[in-house]
Amino acid sequence: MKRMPVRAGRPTIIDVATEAGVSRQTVSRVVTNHPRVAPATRVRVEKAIATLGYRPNRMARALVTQTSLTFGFAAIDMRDPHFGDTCFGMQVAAREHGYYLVVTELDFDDDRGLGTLETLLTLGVDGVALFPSILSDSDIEQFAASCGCPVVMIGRASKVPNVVSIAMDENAAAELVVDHLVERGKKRIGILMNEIFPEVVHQRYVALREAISNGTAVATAAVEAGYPRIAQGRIAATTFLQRGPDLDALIGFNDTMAMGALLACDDLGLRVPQDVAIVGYDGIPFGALTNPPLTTIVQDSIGMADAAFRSLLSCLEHGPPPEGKVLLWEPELLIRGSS
Amino acid sequence: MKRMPVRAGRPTIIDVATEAGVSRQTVSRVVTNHPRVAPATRVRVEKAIATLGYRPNRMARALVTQTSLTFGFAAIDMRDPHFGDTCFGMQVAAREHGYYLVVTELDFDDDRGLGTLETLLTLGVDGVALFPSILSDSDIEQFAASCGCPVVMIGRASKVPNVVSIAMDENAAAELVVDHLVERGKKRIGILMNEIFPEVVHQRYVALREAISNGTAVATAAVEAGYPRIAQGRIAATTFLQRGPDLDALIGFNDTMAMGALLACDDLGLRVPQDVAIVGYDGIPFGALTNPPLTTIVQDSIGMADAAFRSLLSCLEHGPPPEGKVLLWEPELLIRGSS
DNA sequence: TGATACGATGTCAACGCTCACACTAGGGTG
DNA sequence: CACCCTAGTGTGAGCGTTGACATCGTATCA
Repeated sequence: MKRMPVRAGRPTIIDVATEAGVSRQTVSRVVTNHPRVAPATRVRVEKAIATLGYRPNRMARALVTQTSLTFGFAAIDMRDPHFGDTCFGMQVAAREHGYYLVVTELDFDDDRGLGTLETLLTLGVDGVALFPSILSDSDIEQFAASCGCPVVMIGRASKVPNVVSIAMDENAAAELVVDHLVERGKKRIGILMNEIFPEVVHQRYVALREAISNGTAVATAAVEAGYPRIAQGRIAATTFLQRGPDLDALIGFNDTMAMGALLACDDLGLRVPQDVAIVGYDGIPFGALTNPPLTTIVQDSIGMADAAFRSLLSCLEHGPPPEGKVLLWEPELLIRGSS
Repeated sequence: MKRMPVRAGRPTIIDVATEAGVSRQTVSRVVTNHPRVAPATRVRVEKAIATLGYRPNRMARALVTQTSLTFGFAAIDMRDPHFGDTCFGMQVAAREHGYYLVVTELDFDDDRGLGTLETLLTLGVDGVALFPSILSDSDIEQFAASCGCPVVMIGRASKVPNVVSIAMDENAAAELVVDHLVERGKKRIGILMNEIFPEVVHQRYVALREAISNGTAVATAAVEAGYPRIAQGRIAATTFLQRGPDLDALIGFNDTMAMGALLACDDLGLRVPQDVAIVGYDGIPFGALTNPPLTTIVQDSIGMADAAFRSLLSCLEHGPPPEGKVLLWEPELLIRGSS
C-alpha cells in the first residue's frame, strides 16, 4: 500500500536557518523565546519564519524534550453529554495552556480499555485523564504505575496511589435525592443502574441504599448490559416497572437512563411524577426539555474538567500524590417536573 | 518551571534488543511484522517485548516514516450532539484502522480557527476532518493547499480543490421540510438561523427560501450571534416571534436551536404545533424526548463520519481529488409531534 | 567444489528538533 | 595591557525509530 508523502514540503528549522543566515540553534532560540538572542537577529529569523510559513514540528521537539504538550482523554462514550461536556471543559483549559487533547473512546473488547490506554501512551501524551467506567481501582493503580505519566480519574472517589481522583460526593448526592423523594411522599424507590460500571455504580448504589435505609422506602436495582443510552434505559425501566414491586420512584444512574425511564413510563401509561417520580444524575442541558423536565443531580462537568486539567499540570510540576488524592465536589439537586 | 521527567523509564527498542540479544533493527522488524525474521528470533524478541512491557514510540516512528497514524478532528463545539456523534463515528472508524484522533474545538478568536488548525498540523496529523463552520471555502482551499495533508470538510457541499466535502443535500432537505409544513397548512414560515455560519447557513438558507418560494408561505430570517445552543435559540426565537409577522412555523438551523424555540413558545404561551410548528435539523436523539417531540431532518452523522474517515484514508493512498469532490447524503424527514 | 542466490541479521544515517557545551567578540576591571 | 566576564552564536550529540545498504552464513546449482 503506497502512500503519498505526508506533510510534504513543510519547511524545517534548517530551511529557516538558511533563509535567515543563522544556525538552527538560533532559530530554535527564537522559537522558544530564549532571551539570549540579539534583537536584530530575532527580527531576521522571525521574518524568515513568516516568509516560509514555518511551524516547529512538535513530535521532533517532544522526542528531545520528553514533553509533547498533549494530554490523553478517555471515556466510554463521548456521545453522552456528560462526557462530552467534560471533554469540552478540558479542551478549553488545554487550549489556554497550549495543550492539545488526544481523545479516545474506551473499547470494552480491548482488555476493558486498558489496551486502548496503552496505545494512547505510545503517542507520547504527557498525562491521561479518564473516566474509569469499567476499570477497577487496581486496574487504574497498575496503569498509573506503569504508564510513566500523571493519571487523573474522573467520576469515582478512590484513593489510588499516584492518581488524582475527581468525583462528586455520592453520599451527599444520595441524601439529596432520597430526602427529596421521601418529601414527595414516595415510598418504594427503584434504582435504575447498569452493571457494566461496577465501581462507579457501586459507590452510587451503596450511597443510595444507605440513604434510603434511613427512611421508609424500599430499594431495588435493575441492571442491563450495554452502555446506558436512552434506549437501554427505556428497556431496563420497562422490565423493571413491569415486574417491580409497585415502584413509585425511579432513580437513574444518569440522565440518559432516566430519560429512557421517562419513555418507559409513557409506554406503560404511568404518569410522571404522580405515579412514578423520576430523578437522574449529571444535569445535562437536555434534561430541561423532556416531558416532564427531569429532576437531576447536577454535576459541574466543566469545573471538574478544569480541575482535572490543572491536576495533571500540577502532577507534572510537583509529581503525583504518592498516596493518591481525592477532590470531592458538592452535588446540587435541580428539582424539575419529573419528581 | 521544572518538570518531572515524563514517560520516565519506558523501555526503548534498544532495551528490547539488548534483552533479546539482537540488534534494534531486528526488533523493529518484529514489531512491524517484517517477513524476513527467523521464527526462533521472532519468538525471542516477542518474549523480550512482553517481559519489558515495550511499546514502540509512535512519535519517533512518525518522524522517520512521516506518518503518525493520527487524524485531526475539528469542530466548533463538541457539546452539540451532532458534532459529538460525528466525532464518535470517526473514533470508531479510526480505532478499526489503528488510528487515533486529535480532537480540537475551533476557536473563533484565533483567526476564525485557522490558527488552531495550523497548530494541529504541528502535531503531525496525517489528515484533518473538520466542520468548516465560520471558515469560507477559500479559507479551506488555502488551508488545504498549505497543510500538506488531506482535508475533509463535513457539513457543506462545496467543490474545493483537493478537498473532499461531505454534506447533506440541502435542497432535498429544504423541500422535505417545506412540503411537510405546507401540507400541515402552515403559511408563514420563519427560519431561525445563526449568522456566524455564513456559508453553511447560506446553503441551508438559500435552499429553504427557494423551497418556500414554490409554495404560498412567507419566509423570514432571524439571526443571533454566538454558537447556537439551546439558550441562544430560545432568545432568538423569542425575539423573532414577538416582532415577527404572525409566524405559524419555525425552522431551526439545528435541533438545538429548535429546542430553544420550543422553550420560547412555552414562554410565550404558544401551542406547538397548533400555533407554531417547529422543525429542526440533525436528528439528535434528545429530540425524541422534548415536549412535544421534535420533527427533524435526520442526518446520518455516523455514516458521514465513517465516510470522512474513509475519504482521508483514500486521499492518503491515491492523493486528494484535484478539483475537489462532493459526497452528498440524502436527508430524511422524521415527523414527530412538533409539526 | 566453486559460484550463486537468498534468507537472516547488523550498521549507518537520517527524521526535526533541543541540550550541553564550545567558541567568538567586545567591554569592563585591576 | 593582560585578565575575566558576558552576550551572542555555532557545533556535536542524541531523543527512538526506520529505510537503505552491507554483511554473513548456509543451501542450491552446475
